[in-house]
Amino acid sequence: MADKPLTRRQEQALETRNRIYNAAVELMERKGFDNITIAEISRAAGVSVGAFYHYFESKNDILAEIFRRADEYFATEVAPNLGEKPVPEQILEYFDHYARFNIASGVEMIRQLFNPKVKFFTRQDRRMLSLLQDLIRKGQERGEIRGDVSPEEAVRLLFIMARGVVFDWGLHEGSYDLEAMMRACIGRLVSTLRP
Amino acid sequence: MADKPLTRRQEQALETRNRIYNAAVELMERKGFDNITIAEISRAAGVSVGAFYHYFESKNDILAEIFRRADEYFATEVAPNLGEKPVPEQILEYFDHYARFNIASGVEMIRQLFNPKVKFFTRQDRRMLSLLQDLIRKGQERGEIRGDVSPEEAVRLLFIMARGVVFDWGLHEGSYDLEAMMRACIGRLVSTLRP
DNA sequence: GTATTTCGCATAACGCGTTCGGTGAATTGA
DNA sequence: TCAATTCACCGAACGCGTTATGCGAAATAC
Repeated sequence: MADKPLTRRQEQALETRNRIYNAAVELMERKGFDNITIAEISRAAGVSVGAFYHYFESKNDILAEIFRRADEYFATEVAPNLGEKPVPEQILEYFDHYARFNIASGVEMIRQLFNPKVKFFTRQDRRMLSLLQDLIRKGQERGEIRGDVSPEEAVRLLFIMARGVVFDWGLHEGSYDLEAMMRACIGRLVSTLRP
Repeated sequence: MADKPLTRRQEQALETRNRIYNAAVELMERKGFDNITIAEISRAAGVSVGAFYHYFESKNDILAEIFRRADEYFATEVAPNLGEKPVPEQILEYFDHYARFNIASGVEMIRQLFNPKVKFFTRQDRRMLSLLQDLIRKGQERGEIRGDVSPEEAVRLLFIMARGVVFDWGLHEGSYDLEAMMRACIGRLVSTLRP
């Protein structure tokens, strides 16, 4: 990924794109995703509707962008700081972060995400998945995780559960402690992965 | 619920409602929920768009209606036939039905459902939930299920997992065996509920 | 039997996400 | 340096879900 020098035009374009993104996020946090329009976002960013669609595929694509940026954070910040506790503990901690990230995003946003048309969940998780997968493999080598389930399967299982929890939390409009519920559910599942 | 005698007008109305519903379901199965319009449904049923909205709150309400009818079936057909196996087995069987019901509905439909704006999941499950709850209570009395988790909690946990599985299945466009996955996931969870 | 109310249904219009054809300025190539 | 091309951006139009308004016939009240 060589950073080619940007032409003036490209710089300008990038700035416009960011203006749109920022306007969208700000409006969204204030009024909720459903209650803002493309026209409104565009107006706030000082561009036309056409410009919005020049930079984003759809309204949902704003959500996707948020996720893309958040995934970056997850990979660079969370991953390196898991420490050297026993792997089952690390898995729990991993999902603590997952829960916190969802809380930070806000229920409003999470509710939008749980629409399978928005296929972040298969894409978005890529790096998170491989991170967790490595963790499990390590646990197996150390004898802290049973060897009779493949790391792929285990990851699959854990994420199915995690998304189930988040979805439920969204259903209940964020009215309970997501972290606690996540810990209880994942904890129970992890216990079946112990030797 | 006394069945009052219907006036001619009410009979006619009920028939119109059913015509709309049937037209919607048929079109849906042929072309998919997203690819049909209210106008199309109305035309097929031989009524106006206004008539559609007279009988259904929204396009999504058609999905809700399907669920309402299916729930009826679940309560009357599935529940009485669980037999007298050990409760952990019965729980597994219960979710076999759950999986099959989702398969029968079709991925297309399931994908629509996983939008928290459509809050069937908290309503729809009511009777299914209490059924399962009773099952678990019975299991506890018999000593087949641990007593250190309340029936409510257990049900909650099981459904979070089950919906997680179904959502995942929808994400992957129904490309794997839902029943098998359901069994694997629920089975693992149930194992933590055994004494 | 007549007046009043209900309600089944139609039609037009609106809002919003999305699409599409166009324009002019920046960039590229000769 | 000047023609050719790209592309950032515009704004009108379209499709579809949904709503607002109205009408006429059936039901009800007197």
